[in-house]
Amino acid sequence: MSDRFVRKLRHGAALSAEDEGVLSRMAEPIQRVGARQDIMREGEQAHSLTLILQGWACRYRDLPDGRRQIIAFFLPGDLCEPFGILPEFLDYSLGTITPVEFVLVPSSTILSATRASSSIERALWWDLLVASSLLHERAVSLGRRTALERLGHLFCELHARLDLVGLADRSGFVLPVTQRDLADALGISDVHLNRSLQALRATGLITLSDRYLMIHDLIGLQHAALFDAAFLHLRLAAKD
Amino acid sequence: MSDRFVRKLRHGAALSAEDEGVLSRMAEPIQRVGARQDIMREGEQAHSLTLILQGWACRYRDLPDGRRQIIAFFLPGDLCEPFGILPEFLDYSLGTITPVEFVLVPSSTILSATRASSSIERALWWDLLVASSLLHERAVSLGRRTALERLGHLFCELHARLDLVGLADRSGFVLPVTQRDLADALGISDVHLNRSLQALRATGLITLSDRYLMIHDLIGLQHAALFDAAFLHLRLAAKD
DNA sequence: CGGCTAGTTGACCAGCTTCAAGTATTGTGG
DNA sequence: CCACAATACTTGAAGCTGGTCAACTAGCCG
Repeated sequence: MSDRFVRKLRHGAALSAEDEGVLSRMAEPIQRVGARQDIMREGEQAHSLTLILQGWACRYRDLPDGRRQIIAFFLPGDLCEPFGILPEFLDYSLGTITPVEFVLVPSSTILSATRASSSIERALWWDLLVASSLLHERAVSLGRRTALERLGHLFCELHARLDLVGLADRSGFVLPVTQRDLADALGISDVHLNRSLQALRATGLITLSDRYLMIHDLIGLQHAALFDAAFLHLRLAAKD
Repeated sequence: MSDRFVRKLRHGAALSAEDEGVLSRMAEPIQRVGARQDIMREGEQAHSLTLILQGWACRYRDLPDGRRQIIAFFLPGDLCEPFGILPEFLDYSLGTITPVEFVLVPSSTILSATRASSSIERALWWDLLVASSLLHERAVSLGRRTALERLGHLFCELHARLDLVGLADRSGFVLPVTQRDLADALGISDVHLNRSLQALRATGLITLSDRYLMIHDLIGLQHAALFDAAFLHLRLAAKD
């Protein structure tokens, strides 16, 4: 199962073999870029949607004095913009964390797919709904959760999202981001992130080493982080 | 010009008289609800989209221990959900701040409008793009801006959005929210919000009294708040 | 008039930031 | 394959931003 995008969209609507073929054919030509590169930069015009096939990326904003906020992490199978429209000028940058394989999908390709199949249309809307719920959750975290809760919540969120595309199992997942990335996503300093991470490790709920996050007690972690997976809007029982 | 919704959408696409007629006819039957009421509550199923015609509302989340985060303010002319899909279960509540006039628009009504006119479709996608950019901005504010910057930035944002629907002028706008609402939107305590507000007043950039925010120096305020209106994605010169 | 909500102020304290230094770990060119 | 540089992580100490608690004032509505 190499196509994470199709795999994810199955959670949003029942796709026919034909639908899946259409979606898979979007995934070319594959482009590759190294770690810590920008795919698109704030202020540029976007001509296509970016679909991540492999590796991790993020949407981020830099402030003039060096502060940085990571607005969203993008995982394999993620579409980085809403599928129905492209902004004239980007108001954020899209950068890679690991080496990334991606594909630039023209709006017209996506739109004709939605017109050809209402299942594809529903699946894409579901995907957009989840992306927007993710932003709501991030606002709640940044606004009202403590550093420790934010961290636990992010781990739960990433676990749930990676699970959707078969990149996580019960015991954990590969977490290729630096502590500075986590700090910039959670709106805290890297020093404090380090200490929060140690506090979370001290609870015994997780272990993080060699870029692998081991979750010893998923339910316990979700509870400690006030995590509720409802925002994933998983209605259908999807099979692998 | 009573229809704020149409007025706003003109900024997203050139609408024909017929398009505007279709959009206006969505705005019935009008429902009314008092201040400080919930239109929809977290966990409920939504059957229609909510379109605000008059008054202020907000999307918010309550945490189990009483903390509250306001995720977005909704102004006259705002559609409170993405137009293409309704979640099976809401992951947030929709509450009013002032008395509100709104209308519940069935998805099918919106979808048939988008199919009837590609201008309407483009305008709605533009609206969705702006809503999502607003969420990005909120994440940046909550994560990386100081209390004072957040406050100034929110004032600039509200000014720009109200201006789109003719509810603001150069000198200011009616701001019917309490200090507690502002605090819950900006992720700070109400006490600290009060002090930040006083600090902002002390700069001479604004005055806030009797629910009216007077902006004495819009450019100065935007500068102090690191505000850039790019996220409104105003491509077309729209006329009133 | 009385009770509620909104706003204001003071005092104290906690969470988090900043600065600084030191230790691992990773990557790179000779 | 080593030496060195750069990046990532860790720790300590000091200080600031913003939180909490509490009291008081002002306005509003029944």
